Amino acid sequence: MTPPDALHPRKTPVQSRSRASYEAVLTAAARILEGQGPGALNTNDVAARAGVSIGTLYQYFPGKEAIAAELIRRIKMQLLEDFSEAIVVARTQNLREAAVTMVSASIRHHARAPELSRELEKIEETLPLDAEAAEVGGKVLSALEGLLAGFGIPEPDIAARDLVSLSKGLVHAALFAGETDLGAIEQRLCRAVFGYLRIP
Amino acid sequence: MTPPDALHPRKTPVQSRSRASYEAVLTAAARILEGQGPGALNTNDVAARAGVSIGTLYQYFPGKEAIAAELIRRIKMQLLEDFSEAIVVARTQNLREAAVTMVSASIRHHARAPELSRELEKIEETLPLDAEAAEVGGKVLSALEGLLAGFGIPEPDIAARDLVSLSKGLVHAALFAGETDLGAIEQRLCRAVFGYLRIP
DNA sequence: ACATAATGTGAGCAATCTTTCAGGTTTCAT
DNA sequence: ATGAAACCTGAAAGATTGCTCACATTATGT
Repeated sequence: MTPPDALHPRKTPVQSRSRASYEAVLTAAARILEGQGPGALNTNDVAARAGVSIGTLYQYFPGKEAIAAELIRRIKMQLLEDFSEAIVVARTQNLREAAVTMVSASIRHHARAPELSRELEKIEETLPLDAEAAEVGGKVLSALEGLLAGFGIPEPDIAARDLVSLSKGLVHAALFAGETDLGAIEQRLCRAVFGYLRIP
Repeated sequence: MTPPDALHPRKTPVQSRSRASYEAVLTAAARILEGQGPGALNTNDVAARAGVSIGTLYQYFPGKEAIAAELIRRIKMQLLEDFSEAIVVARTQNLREAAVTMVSASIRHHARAPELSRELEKIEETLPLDAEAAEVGGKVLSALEGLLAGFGIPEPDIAARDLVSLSKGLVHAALFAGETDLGAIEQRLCRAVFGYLRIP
């Protein structure tokens, strides 16, 4: 049905001129997603906003899904980096401190590009990103699971999923409502996380 | 730009035959949303699945957005009813009991049609539903806010939003992961809510 | 300087989707 | 039974979007 490479760039730019076109396409797509959601994403618009001809776009991407998929790949990588770093720190701490470390990392990550990541999550459910992206997402979850297991938390896999989804829900809503004080959000989220983990 | 009635039914069916067509259109749209997301929603498909000609569809709805909007209106009404009922009960209880009551109601509501409500939420962000739907959503939040204020919770407006969004995140993820034991989800969610509200 | 590879262009065809409309059928009220 | 109103139909015009291709321009290495 859908050849698997429909979600991958056709070729990688080698000269700096084409690298610029390539990036322009990606950032144009990101802007459209932020501003109007996945329904408004079409190749003509992306090319126009990128200041690139439609032919150039298709030289590097087989379609709009591939553009979205590439954005997803990039943001997932960033997430993995952010979280891996935090987990290294958290391993040297007690449970309460570790929870704060992870919550803080989570909030900082969400605050980077809240609109965009939200729209990309919507798309992700629609796209068959099995191979790589699901693996990256899985890595984040299982790293967190390992951390929780080390603290003797029961059902660490479920706990990891609960904590991630709960945080995502709260933080997205807070940012969407216009809050800018990340510290305040962190404090409230910590209360919920402490409760979930039975930390007094 | 977008005339406000682009989100409203053109006319209400009066005979039973047309009421059936009308409902068939709505449920066909719901099935498509559940199965393939908002991107796959188009008037031809909806009419075909509803077993109705495209002309009939346009007799009652000015476009697909109006169909989605009507579905959103209906689910919001249901939410308001479910929550209002729960809040009446919660007002007679202590804070801990009240929290359980509300969590339980929230989970039952989400479990009704998790796929559909999730997709409708995606659409809602895109549509200018200001007038009514936003008001219904607001009613739910401010009712909860009143309940929390009665228990002396500080910043009850923010707490209401936090609790709703946090619950939504956790419950949706749990259901999406295939969990079916609502009691287990409730227990875990209660821990987080208790922590947030500082209930020991 | 020249050959070759990389990159860029946009008109335009095809596929999909939206929406209307002229004309038919069914139901209702009297 | 009959006229009016409600309802249904689907062809087809028009709009949007996806995507290719033949050709033009620019960079790279020797």
